[in-house]
Amino acid sequence: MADTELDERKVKILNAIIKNYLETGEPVGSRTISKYTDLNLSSATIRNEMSDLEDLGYIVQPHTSAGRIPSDKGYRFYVNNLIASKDKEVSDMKEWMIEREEKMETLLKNVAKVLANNTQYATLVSAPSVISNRLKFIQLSAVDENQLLSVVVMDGNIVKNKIINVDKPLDNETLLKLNMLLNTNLNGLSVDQINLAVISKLKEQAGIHDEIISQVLDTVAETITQDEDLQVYTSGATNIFKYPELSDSKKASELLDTFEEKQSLIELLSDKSSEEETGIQVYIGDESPISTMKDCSIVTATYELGDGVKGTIGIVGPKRMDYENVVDNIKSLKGQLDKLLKKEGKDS
Amino acid sequence: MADTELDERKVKILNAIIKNYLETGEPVGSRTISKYTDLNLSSATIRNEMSDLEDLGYIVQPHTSAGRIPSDKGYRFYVNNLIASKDKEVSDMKEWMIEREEKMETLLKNVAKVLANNTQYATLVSAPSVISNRLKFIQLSAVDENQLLSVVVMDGNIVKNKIINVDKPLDNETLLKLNMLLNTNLNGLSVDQINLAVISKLKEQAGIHDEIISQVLDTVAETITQDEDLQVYTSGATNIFKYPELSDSKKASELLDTFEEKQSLIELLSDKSSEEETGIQVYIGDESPISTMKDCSIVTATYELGDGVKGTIGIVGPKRMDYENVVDNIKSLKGQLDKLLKKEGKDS
DNA sequence: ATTAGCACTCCATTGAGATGAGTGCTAACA
DNA sequence: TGTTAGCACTCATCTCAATGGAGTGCTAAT
Repeated sequence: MADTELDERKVKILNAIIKNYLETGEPVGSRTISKYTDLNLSSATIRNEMSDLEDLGYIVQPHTSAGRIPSDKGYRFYVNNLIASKDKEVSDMKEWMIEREEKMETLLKNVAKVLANNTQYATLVSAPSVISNRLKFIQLSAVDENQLLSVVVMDGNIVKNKIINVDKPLDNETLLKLNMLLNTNLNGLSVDQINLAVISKLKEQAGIHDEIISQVLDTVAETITQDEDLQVYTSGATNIFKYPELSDSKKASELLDTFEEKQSLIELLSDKSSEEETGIQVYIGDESPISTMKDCSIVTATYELGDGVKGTIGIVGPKRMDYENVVDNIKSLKGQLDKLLKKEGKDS
Repeated sequence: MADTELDERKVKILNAIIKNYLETGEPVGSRTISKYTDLNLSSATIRNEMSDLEDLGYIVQPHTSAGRIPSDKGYRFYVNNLIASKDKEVSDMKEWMIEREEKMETLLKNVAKVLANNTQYATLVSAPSVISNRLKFIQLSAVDENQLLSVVVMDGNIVKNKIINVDKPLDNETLLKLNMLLNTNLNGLSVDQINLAVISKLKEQAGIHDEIISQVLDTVAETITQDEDLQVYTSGATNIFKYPELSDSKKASELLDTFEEKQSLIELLSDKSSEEETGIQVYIGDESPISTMKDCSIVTATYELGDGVKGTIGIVGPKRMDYENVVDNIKSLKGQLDKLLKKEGKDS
C-alpha cells in the first residue's frame, strides 16, 4: 500500500530526509535536501514534496518553521525497506570474543558488550529460555544429613541447582534408586514436557509412597522448571547519554530504571506478537511494549539453539538510530550465536 | 587533634552548616545559621566564625559571595563524630523481605533493593567472598561420555559448578573413588587452604598417574577457587538523578557506567585499607578509591558469616548524604545479615 | 511542472539590566 | 576584647527585549 501512495521521487526525498536526520539529529530543511540529493531540484520543489509527505504522515514539523523530522510512520517505512532489501554480507564482526565459552553466562555478557561497543546503543541479551530445551543430566546428592542437592544440566550446558532441605536423611540406596529413576525417565525431555503427569508417574514408580521422596521429587521438578530468572544481560545503558533527545534527566532516569529493573525487559524480549519471518523485529516509538521507551526504537532478534526458539538479543536506541548498521550487526551476531550454540549443543 | 583546633562554638556552627546543607543542597549563609541555631549570635559573628572555619579547611565557598558548603574535611569531621557517638537503637528495619531465603543471590538482591528504597541512594551488595569460606560438599558426575560435571557446595549453600570436557570417559568406579577422595580430603577446608600442595597430594593419592585424572583434579581445583565472579548486586543507581550536583550528564553517565561495569565496584567493596573497628567505613569525595566517585560519598560495612570476614554492603550518594540515616540503616542491615547467615550456616 | 523571490514565523542566542543572597570590612558598643 | 550593626561590593541568576538565522508557504514568473 505504501508503494502506491509514494512515487519514486517522494521515496528518494523521504529517504534523504531520514538519512540526514539520523546523522545530525536536527530537523532537516528543504534546502539541505535540495543540495544533498542528486535530484537537482530546487528547495522550493522539495518544499512542495515535503508538504505532501507531511500530509501523508511520513514526516512532521516539531514547530512551525523548523525543518522536518521523520514520524514513526516514516521510520517504519524506512526500516521495512531496509530489512527487506538489505542482505548484503555483514561487515566482518569481531570474532575475538566469541570463542568457545564454557559458561553461557559469560558468553552472553560478552555478546551484550560487543554489541554495545559496536553500535553505541544500549543492548540486551536474554539467556536461552528453557522452554523446549532438553534435559541432559540430573543428579541428587546428599550434602549432609538434612540437605540434598539437586543438579540439572540442560542442553547447552546450562546448569541449575537447588538445595533441598529434608527432615530426615535419605539412605544411599534410595538416593541411587532415585537418581536412576530420574535419569532414565527424564533425560531427553524438554522442560515443557515435564508436567505434573510425568512427575506423578515418577512418584508411582518410586514404589513407596514415602512422604519425603514425594517432597524431593516435587522439588526436583521445581528445579527443572524454575524460571532461571530468565536472565537478561545488559550493556551500554549509559550510551543513551550520547543522544540528547533521550538524555534529559527525567527520560534518562526512567530509561535507566527500566534497564536496571530487568523484569520488564524480559517481557520485551519475549514478546513474539509481531514475529517477522526474518527473525528480526523492530519497534519504533509507540510500537514498543514498554512505555518508558516511547521515544526509542528497539531492534530484536531471536537466536536458536538446536530445536525451537531460544534467546533474544536486542538493541535500544533513539528513534534516529542507525538502522542499517544495527540490523547488520544483529544479523551477524544472531548468525554466529546460532552456529556456536548448535555446535556446542552437539559435540562438545 | 581536631578537638583542639575547634572550640565548642565552632563545632556547633560547623554542624549546623553541614546539617543545613545536607537538607537543602544549597550553600548556606551566615544569616541562616544565625537563626537556625540556638546560639543567639548575629550573622556578623557567624561570619567571623565561618571565616575561621574556612581558614581551617572545614568549609569552602563555591564562589565569592555564595554561602559556604562543607569541604571533604568538614564531612569527615561530621562523620567521625557521628559514627563514634551514635549507637542509638536502629529504626526498626523492614524485616518483611529478609526471611529465610534458599538462594544467596535473591537474598542479596533484595538487600540491595531494600537499602536503596530506604535511603534513596545507590546501593551495592557483594556476595560473600569465598576466601576462608568452607567446603561442605563436592561431587563429580558423568554427564555424558565426554563431559564431567563438578559441583561444589560451600558454607552458606553457595553452589559452584563447572563442566569438564574429557577425551575419553571415566568409568564409574574411578569416579566413585575420586569423589570419595575429594570429599574426605577437602571437606571442611576453606578455599584459601586449598592450594597446589593439597592438590598434588591428592593426585598422588589417586595412585595412578593418569593424565586424565590429573587434568580432572586440576579443573576441580579451579572450580573451587573460581572467583565466583565475585558478584555485586546493585540497586537504585538511578537515584543519583535525585541529586542535582551529580546529575549533569557527564558525571551521571560516568557514574552509571561504573555501576554497570561492576568490576571496579568489586575493588571498592573489597578495599580493606582503612578498616574501622566498627566495621563501617566512610569514603568522602577524594578518599574514594574510584575516581568517578570523586563527588560522592560512600559508606560500606562488611557482614560476616561464620568465621572470617565475608561480604560487603555499600551505599553511594552525594557528599551531602544523610549520614545519620545511612549509618543507621547499614548498621541494622549488617546486624541482620550477620545473624541470618550465621544461623543458616549452622542449622539449616 | 518547476523555480525564484519574498514575507512571515519561530527558535536560539545574546546582552543588558534588575534582583538578591551573601560576604568582608570597619566602626561602634558593652 | 568579643560582639554587633551597617554598608559597599561581588557574583550568580533571572527576565526581557533585540537580533539573526533557518525554514516555511505562497505567489508569480518561467
